[in-house]
Amino acid sequence: MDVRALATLRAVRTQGGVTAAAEVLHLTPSAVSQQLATLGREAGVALTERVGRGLRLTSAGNALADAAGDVAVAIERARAACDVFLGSPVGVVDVSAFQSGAQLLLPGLLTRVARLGGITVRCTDEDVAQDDFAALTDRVDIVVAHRPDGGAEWTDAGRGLRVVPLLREPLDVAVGVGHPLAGRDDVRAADLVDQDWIAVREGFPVARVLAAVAAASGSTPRVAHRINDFSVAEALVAAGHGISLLPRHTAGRSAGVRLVPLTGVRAGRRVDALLRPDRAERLVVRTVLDELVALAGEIDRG
Amino acid sequence: MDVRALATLRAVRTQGGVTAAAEVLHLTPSAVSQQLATLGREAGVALTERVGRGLRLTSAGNALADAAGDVAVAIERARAACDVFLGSPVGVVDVSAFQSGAQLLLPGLLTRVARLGGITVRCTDEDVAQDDFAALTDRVDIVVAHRPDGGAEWTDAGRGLRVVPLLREPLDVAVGVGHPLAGRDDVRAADLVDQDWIAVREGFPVARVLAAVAAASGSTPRVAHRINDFSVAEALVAAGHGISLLPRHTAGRSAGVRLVPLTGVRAGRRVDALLRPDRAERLVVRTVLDELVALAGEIDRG
DNA sequence: GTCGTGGATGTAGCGTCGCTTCATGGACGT
DNA sequence: ACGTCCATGAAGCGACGCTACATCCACGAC
Repeated sequence: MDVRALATLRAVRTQGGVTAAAEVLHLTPSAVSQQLATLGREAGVALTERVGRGLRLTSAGNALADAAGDVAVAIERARAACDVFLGSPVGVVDVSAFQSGAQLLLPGLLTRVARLGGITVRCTDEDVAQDDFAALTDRVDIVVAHRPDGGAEWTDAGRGLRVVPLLREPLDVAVGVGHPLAGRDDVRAADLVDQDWIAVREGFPVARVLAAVAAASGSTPRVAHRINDFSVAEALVAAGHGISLLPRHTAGRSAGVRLVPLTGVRAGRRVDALLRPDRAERLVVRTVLDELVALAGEIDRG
Repeated sequence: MDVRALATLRAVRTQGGVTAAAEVLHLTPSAVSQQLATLGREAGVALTERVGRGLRLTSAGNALADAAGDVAVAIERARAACDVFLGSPVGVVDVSAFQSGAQLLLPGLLTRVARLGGITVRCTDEDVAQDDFAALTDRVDIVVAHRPDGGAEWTDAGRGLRVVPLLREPLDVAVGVGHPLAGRDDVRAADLVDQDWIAVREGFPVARVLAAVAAASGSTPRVAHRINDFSVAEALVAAGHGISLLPRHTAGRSAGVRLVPLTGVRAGRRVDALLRPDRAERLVVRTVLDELVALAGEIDRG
């Protein structure tokens, strides 16, 4: 029962295939395949079964992968047990965030962590669909993700995902300064029919919020553009090419845009930190996470 | 954080040294030493410190060894997770027992387990002092041990020892058929002053029971011989060389001996099964243990 | 139908890592 | 002071797991 092989099995499940697993493990598909073979030989039962040109875990494979999660946690706990004797935690933590979250949180996080000394934070910005956030936890330690407030939870492919709430951000209606609604203190769903919308791509986190807002006024939104990057969307709004739903703390920095609060409908997004349970045991990771939570709390309050 | 190195660290703690650990792990002391060195390098802190010509774990080493126990458990759980898909458990289980316990339990255990099919039980008889029973759990899967009833618990050197009670056996006074007490239905402590005793060696499980019995009559026992093997002791009793305290179910088989119950003092021994927690996760081990418990229950009742 | 692609799996070969063997150096007891 | 016990270092060897390459199968395109 090699621990590395157990980790490989988990990766095959979460990534959905040998090649993808090999990717996150920095191995060749052949190595992954060989590890699965030897593991299955040891176990005495088939752990995987072919389906089409890919494969999936058998029930035995799933059971073993579940147990493998606990093994990984136990090992990281062991490492952490040493680290407490090592003074303040030291090391490198990989953080991934979607663009607007990165813009909102990463600068502050880096300065906060820099004050502690000895911890290196490596940032990546990732733009993925709602269902793909969890898979990122195989690549980095902390994933900053967002989802519609009140919407679906995170899809966790048997990973025991740790979800740490960071903040809730209202979604305001962004209009150009020349727009008829620009002077309003607030707007209702009914005020928003017959507008050109700048929305995000289908399947991406706040896509469904717009549909919900429109549904409140009994209409379907007219989508002129699909732009995932909020700052690009904001530029389009400023230029008068449509209106958009933008997060309050992140958007509204450019002069040509007004953010008008939306009343009568609950529109917002939740920003969460996602971690794989074994990674969550690492002391450096916990430290960085604590800073992230504290920072988000400050933003959330004021 | 190699799992084998973690297991080695645990063995060094429980066995109290590099050489002894190497023994139970079937390695050379050099290999153990090298594993500790690399583990300490990874951990970044010293895990061991020299004391005299041996060594002991530092506090960091102890913390890591504790965590290593959980790692071992998690891994065995993973193995067990596969075994449930494998039909009835198969494999080999090593059992160790002290002589009289072995005589009482092992024959029945072997026939019971043989009925299940596919499980090989390897038996060993071990005669060790009270404090050394726990250390045997590094060598075999199940240790059948005994201790004075009401006496000290098992000394567990940070091993998280699993203790499974098997049975309680009263200690009777064994006398030769020609002895004045042979006709009695029971005896009291006061009847036993000024007798030649056949006791067990100092530090061995039921040694203190005799002292307790004597104390009840306000005297100190006169020990003529120190014999650890109860059947040898019984032969001496039969030949009239003294009297002894012998377990009721185990002794009294030879014609020249009478077992007379002792009243007014609570004299007995408890027989327990001792397991290392990781070993206790193995499905075969659990199966054999269940049979052992059932068998002991039968003996205890009738 | 054929062809091309994507993905999993075998085989050969090589590097690396951990073991054993042997030698060294302290610490304790006689 | 010597011998013994125990942990540790250096050299060498074997084994294991990886990469690279080839093969095979399933699916989709034309």
